[in-house]
Amino acid sequence: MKYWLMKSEPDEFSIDDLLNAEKQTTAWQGIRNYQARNFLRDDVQLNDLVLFYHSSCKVPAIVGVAKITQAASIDITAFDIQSKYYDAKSDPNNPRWFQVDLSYVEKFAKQLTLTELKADPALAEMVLVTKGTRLSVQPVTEQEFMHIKRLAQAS
DNA sequence: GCCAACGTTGGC
DNA sequence: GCCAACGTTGGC
Repeated sequence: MKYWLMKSEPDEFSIDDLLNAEKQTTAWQGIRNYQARNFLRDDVQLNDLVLFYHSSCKVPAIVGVAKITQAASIDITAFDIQSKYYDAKSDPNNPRWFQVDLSYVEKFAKQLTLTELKADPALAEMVLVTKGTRLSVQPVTEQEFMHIKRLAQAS
């Protein structure tokens, strides 16, 4: 069992969108960064838990938890010329991009803002708060995950 | 909207 | 394979 953090712009797809989605499940498509792709393709497994993070918004924050309900599969939006995720360089015979499926688990009663997370000594090593990290799919340690769950309950 | 910090591209 | 130029991310 591994733990991850995945970023989404709430204007594009928020935790509420996941909550209200059919079967409370969504295909996590459009990852176009190699490091993130490698995590998705090679390391993310069925039933792994995911911290759902809202980025590029007024209050960047971890807002809840999701679960991996399908491991990596080919992201076909890369072949769809109509898609905003279209990538002419991804060869259908040798796909470059992958996706996973996420299902809703919980929405935190209180979101944990980036400001709070940065101020917490227990999370000093967390990839999210380390300088210069822009990864939209990133690993989270079990300790970090449990600590964040406690923070979400405490408030 | 700005811009720092990264990532990617492509000429050489 | 280097690196300048360009593109993107994402907090502020």
